[in-house]
Amino acid sequence: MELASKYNPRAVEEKWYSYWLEKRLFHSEPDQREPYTVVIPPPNVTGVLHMGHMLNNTIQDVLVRRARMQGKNACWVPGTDHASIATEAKVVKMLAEKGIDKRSLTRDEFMEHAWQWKEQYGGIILKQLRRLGASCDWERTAFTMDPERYESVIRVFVDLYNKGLIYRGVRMVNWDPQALTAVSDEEVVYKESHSKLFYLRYRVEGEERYIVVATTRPETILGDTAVCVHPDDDRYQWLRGKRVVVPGVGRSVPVIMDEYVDREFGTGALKITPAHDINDYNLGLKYGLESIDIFNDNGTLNGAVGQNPVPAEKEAAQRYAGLDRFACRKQIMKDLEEAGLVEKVEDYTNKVGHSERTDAVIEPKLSAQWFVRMEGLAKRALEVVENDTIHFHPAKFKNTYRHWLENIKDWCISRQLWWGQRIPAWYFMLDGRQETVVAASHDEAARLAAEKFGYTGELRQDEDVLDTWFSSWLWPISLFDGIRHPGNPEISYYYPTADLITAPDIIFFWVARMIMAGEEYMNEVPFRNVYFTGIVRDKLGRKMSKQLGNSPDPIELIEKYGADGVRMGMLLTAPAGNDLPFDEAICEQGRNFSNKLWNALRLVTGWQVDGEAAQSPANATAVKWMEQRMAQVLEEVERDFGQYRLSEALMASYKLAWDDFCSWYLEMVKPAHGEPIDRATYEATLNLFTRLMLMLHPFMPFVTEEIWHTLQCIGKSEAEQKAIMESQSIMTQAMPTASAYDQRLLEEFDTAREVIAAVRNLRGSRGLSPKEQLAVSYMAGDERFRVDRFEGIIRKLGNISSIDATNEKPTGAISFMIGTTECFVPMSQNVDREAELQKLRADLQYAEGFLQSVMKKLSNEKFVNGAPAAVIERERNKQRDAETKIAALKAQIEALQA
RNA sequence: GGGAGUAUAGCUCAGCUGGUUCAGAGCGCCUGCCUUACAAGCAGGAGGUCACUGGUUCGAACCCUGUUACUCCCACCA
Repeated sequence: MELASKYNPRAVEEKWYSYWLEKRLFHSEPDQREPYTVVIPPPNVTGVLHMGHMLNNTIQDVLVRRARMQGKNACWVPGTDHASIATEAKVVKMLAEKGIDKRSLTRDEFMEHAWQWKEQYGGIILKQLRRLGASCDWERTAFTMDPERYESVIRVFVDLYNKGLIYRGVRMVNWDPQALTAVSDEEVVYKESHSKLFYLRYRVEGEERYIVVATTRPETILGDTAVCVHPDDDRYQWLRGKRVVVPGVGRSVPVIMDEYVDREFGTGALKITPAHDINDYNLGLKYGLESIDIFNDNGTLNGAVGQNPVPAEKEAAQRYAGLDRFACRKQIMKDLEEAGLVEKVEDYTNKVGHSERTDAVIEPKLSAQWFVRMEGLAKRALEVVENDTIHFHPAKFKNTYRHWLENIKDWCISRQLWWGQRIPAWYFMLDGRQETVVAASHDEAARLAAEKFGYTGELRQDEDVLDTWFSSWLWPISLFDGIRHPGNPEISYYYPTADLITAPDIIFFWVARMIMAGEEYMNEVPFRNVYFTGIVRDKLGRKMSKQLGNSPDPIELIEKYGADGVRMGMLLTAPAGNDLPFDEAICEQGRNFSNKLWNALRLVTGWQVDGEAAQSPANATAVKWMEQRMAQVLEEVERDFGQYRLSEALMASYKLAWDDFCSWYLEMVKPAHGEPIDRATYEATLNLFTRLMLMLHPFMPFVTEEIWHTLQCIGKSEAEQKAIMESQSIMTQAMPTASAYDQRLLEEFDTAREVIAAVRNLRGSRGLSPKEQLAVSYMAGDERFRVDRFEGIIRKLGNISSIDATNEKPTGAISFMIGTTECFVPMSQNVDREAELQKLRADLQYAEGFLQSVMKKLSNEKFVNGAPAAVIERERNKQRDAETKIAALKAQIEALQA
């Protein structure tokens, strides 16, 4: 079989992914084995794969594939999130493009469009994940709004309501005027913005004096119902008990005094708009101020002026009715300036809250919403992280987590949308009062109303849906139907899951709340470990975003470098919790590595085998050494995985494959051109290569499967090959495990390697051809210089005719030091004496300096008395070695000078 | 305003309990090589006052003070 000299990922990847699917190798059912469960952080159903997903899912796949090969029953459950705000916004936009206004549709009609949209575009992202090689159990693909999950969410709502953990209340909430819904505190993103600070003049009623108030939002003066100053502020004592007139509006409002005011800010006077600022709202409550809501839900002005309007005021407010809040701001400032009521305008930088999903500027708004009481839930969720029942990687996120949970506020879970789980609360009027019943279905609600209130009339269901996170917090439970059927075989087997891989920005949204739900509904944590990935940035350190256009298309990357190449690129730059500056060039390294492995395969498959030939001692040593080296790296890799240091595990495996196996081992055993290889070495090589593929498989699933299969087929009959192709996969092989290794052999190899490198270096610096054979001798007598076992290998790789011990230095030879042993290469041509002397003198100077620093330590009485014996012994060894080396160098210099 | 983190080679990062893994790795760079697996390659090489400062110690990249610079999170300063 002839193999191309370049590895072609495309054909291979497609072939093996279908093969895995067809053999159902990703599928899991509960059995006797130890479970290893991972639930995917469900991407937005209408989302498209971006680099963050690539990183996140590569890591999950590495862990899942490794666990599977370790004999665990690995189950990676995929799915998507209905993402209510984002998806509804997309559907509304799509409808608008078709000329359909959402408001012209009934709820049912809208939902039909939304489901259609979901069917059409939903799950693209899951298809894309297959290109990456993700070994998810696709048969378990779930959706946060499919019937099982929907019902689970409703049940949990009813249950928490009955436990008194859910309540409805009128609160100041974060209003998204674009999505027309309330959002939770966590969904508000504060962005620095350059705005203006406007200084407005409020006339004191009945006087011609003015008080100046600074504000960033002049349009809200329409809702002003007081002005507030600090009670101890000397500048404003004269205002006590007075009233002032809101500029432009003409409304008379009281001056109140409260310590809340920061005297240093602006003029030390604050205007109070209870309907549109959370602090003002609190002050309004405290002083019984009127609250005037001046905005419509979509952020336009409503023309309201509060109670007892005077005609002039009414007119003033009506002038702005229907204007957008920002247009209104401009207009009001223009009007006030014309009226001479603006003192000054300053540039000002502040943080403005934006909606996470729509990016609209958030408007604080008073409205009736549903909340979850967090106090008790938070306490338990904090405990399990504090006592390390759940481990965070890296651990620093414990601090962030603790801080949030210790300062937690109730969770606003109602959203004024249609796309989502509709809140199962029903209202009805009884004796002029609104009553509420909460139940999983209309029938149940009717029964409750009759039972509790004796009411049998019409019920009206709450129009709102639940926050998306109110369904995703159940994900690890609801995926196994543990809410509807507690204790079922699936939930009992797969829960708790093993590892959660997610980005740190959803630690509050999702991680913390899953822990709460786990504690509340399973009485058990939802996962043992949380691995926080970094955020993928571009190579300039900027976040990837559509606007900047700095986000590469993952699928294009895969086409260019192969899935294995891209996976490796992601992993190499991604230590846990560190942001990774992504540079496409790093995928090239991954692609090159695939190619390197591929070419090693080409080499090995090209070998002729001589079944009769005996294994040379050199080959025997080579095999022995590679075995030891592999055992050593396996130990390292296991340690790295234990600490979730995936980059390091990959790098160690990479070096084992490239440096140790390809550059050293294969070169050691490679037969001369046209010569066959002995069977023992050949089989050992195939075996080592196979194990290497197993080690690399979790990182690079495709190329390793391809190579593994080829290796399996070598020397087999056609029928056997067919059987292998049809029934086997690297995926289900056992991962090699660490074992004891011969440290001494590894050290001897290091010496051999140094000798070979020194000879190669010598050739390079003296312009000697690699083809010219050289003889090497070395000073006998140093215990640590052992080259017997590697002699044949040294000769082969260094193109050396002989390597012998000697008791006196040969004349006319160049020498070099390996440790403290002097080695010689006799030169046929004349040696450049000056150049050699210069080199030797430089070495001597360095050695003497080194000795001096060692002596300084050893002559320090405090050191000799204070340091542990082992450390002192080490220093004495250094001293001896340095002295030997200096003596040798001096002798060499002398010999040259003679 | 509060809290957390980071600073080591041109870049990205290791460096665990202070001492032979002590100044490392990968990439990049430089110099030779198309040597019959691979130029997506081979061989060799150069690169660092461990941010700065003071201290503890026989001994500091590592522990402590302070300074500087970045990053992230939280918070109602209009």
